[in-house]
Amino acid sequence: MGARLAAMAALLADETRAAFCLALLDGRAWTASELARHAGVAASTTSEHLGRLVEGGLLAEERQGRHRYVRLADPEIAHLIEDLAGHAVPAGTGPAEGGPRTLRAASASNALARGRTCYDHLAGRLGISITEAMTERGLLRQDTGFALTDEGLRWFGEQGMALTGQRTRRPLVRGCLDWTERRPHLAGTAGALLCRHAFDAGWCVRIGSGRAVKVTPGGERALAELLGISPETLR
Amino acid sequence: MGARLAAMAALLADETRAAFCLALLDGRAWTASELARHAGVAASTTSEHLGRLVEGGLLAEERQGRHRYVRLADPEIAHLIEDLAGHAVPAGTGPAEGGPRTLRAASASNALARGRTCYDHLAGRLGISITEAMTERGLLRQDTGFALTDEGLRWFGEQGMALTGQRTRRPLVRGCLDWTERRPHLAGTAGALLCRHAFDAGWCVRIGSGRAVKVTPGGERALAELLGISPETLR
DNA sequence: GACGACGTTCGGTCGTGGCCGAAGTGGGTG
DNA sequence: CACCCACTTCGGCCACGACCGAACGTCGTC
Repeated sequence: MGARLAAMAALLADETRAAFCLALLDGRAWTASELARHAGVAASTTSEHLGRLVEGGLLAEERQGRHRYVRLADPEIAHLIEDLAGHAVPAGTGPAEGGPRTLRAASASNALARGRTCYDHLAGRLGISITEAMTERGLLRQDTGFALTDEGLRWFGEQGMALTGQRTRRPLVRGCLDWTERRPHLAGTAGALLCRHAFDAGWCVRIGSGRAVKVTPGGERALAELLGISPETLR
Repeated sequence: MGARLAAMAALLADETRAAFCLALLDGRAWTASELARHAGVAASTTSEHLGRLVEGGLLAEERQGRHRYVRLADPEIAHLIEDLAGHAVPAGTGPAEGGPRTLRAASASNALARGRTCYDHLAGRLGISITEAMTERGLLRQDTGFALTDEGLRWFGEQGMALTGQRTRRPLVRGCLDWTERRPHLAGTAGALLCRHAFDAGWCVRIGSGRAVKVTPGGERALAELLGISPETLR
C-alpha cells in the first residue's frame, strides 16, 4: 500500500512532470512537443515523462497521425492535482514572497486571480463570486456541506442546463478549493455545465492561450441580472 | 508553481515516508522509534524523513521528554493523503491481485474493510453503512452534492452532539472517498464528532493497535434502532 | 552520578532517475 | 518517391537522495 502511494506521488514529484500536469489543468489536450516547449526540455525527455504519466493513469493519450495528444485522464485526477497544488502553497503567497518577478508575469497572475478555468469549471474571483452569489440566493448550501438546494436544481433547469439524466459516477456538484481565494468554488458536473454555458452564452472569453478568462460586458450584465453580482467584485 | 507541486509530491514519493503517513492516518501521534520499527528502517533514517515531513508542513511534532511525537498536521492533510491513496489503487484490488499473501494479513485486511477509522472519522463498511442510512432517512443529501439536511442537523442535536459553535475553517461535513467501498463516507467536523460519539457510547472498539474497529453488540443495537442499519450489513 | 533509551548529526556508499544528443521509426506532404 | 517533422529508443552522464553505522547530545532512571 505504501508502495502504491509512493509510486503515485512520484509521478508528480518531478518538476517537469508537475509542469505538464499544471498545464493540462486547462482541460485541453496538448501535443508532446507543445509540452516540451512549455517546460523547456528536450523531446526525448518529454516522451519518457509522458510514458510514465500515461502508464500511471494520470494522463490519457490519443494518437492522431504523427501527433500524440495527452490530457488529464479524468476529472477526478484534475481535482486531485488542484487539491495537491492548493496545499503546496504554504503561507501568504501574495505579492510578497515567491510572487511574480516581472511586470508581464504580474499582470498574467492578476488575470488568473480574476478569473480562470480550473479544468472544466470556473475559478478565481469569477468562480468564487458565482459560488457565493448562488449561496446567498439559496441555490447552493455551504453551511452543512456543499450541495445544491432544490431551488438551485430548478435554477439550472431554467437556465437551460439539464442536470438530469447525467448518469455518470461523477458527482453532480462538489466543492473545489480555490488556491487564490482560499475558498471553495462550484465544481462537479454542474460546475462544468455552468462553465460551458458561460462560454456558449458569451459571458466570458479566454485570454490568450492559457487558463485565464475575461468577463465580457454582456457577461457582467447577465451575472448582475441573474445572480446579483456587481461588476466591481469581478475586477 | 510547478516546483511547489513537485516538492509537495516528493514528500510522499518515498516509500518509507509514505508508510509513515499511512500509519499516521490512524489519527494518533507516534514516536519516531515506533515509526522506525513500523517501516523497518534505522533510527537515523527516520529522523531525516521526519525532519523533511515536518518542514514540509505535512506533520506536526511535539516533544515530550526524550520522545518526539509526530502526527498529521491537520485534517486537510489527512484528507489529501487518503485521497491520493484512494487513487493509487488502480483496478480490482480485491483478493485477487496485490492482495494479502498470508492468512494473518487476509484477516487483518478483512477487518479493515469491515470497519476502520479514517483519521478521525469512521470508514469501511461501517462508515458507508452509516452514511447510506443517513441518506435514506433524509438526514444527509448526496444527490446534489454532499451536505446535511436540516433534519440531519436536528438529528445531531438530539444525539447530544453539538455541531453549532464550531468556529473552525474545517467544513462541517464533507465526503471522503472510501477506498475499499469506492463510495463517499461522512467526514468533516460532523464525521469526527460522530466517530468520537461512537467510541464514547461504546458502539465500537478498536481492534488491536491499528486502525481497524469492531462494532459491539450494543453498537449493533444502537445503529439498528437509530438508523435502521441491520447487523448483517456490517459483517 | 552512571547507565540506558531516544533522538540527532555526520560521513560515506550506492542506486535511481532526469537529462541530453544521436540515431531510428513512421505518418503526412510536396 | 523523397523529404520533413513528430515522436521514440538508446547510451551515457550526472546529481540527488535514501540508507546505514558510528559518534554525539539529552533526558529519565536506578
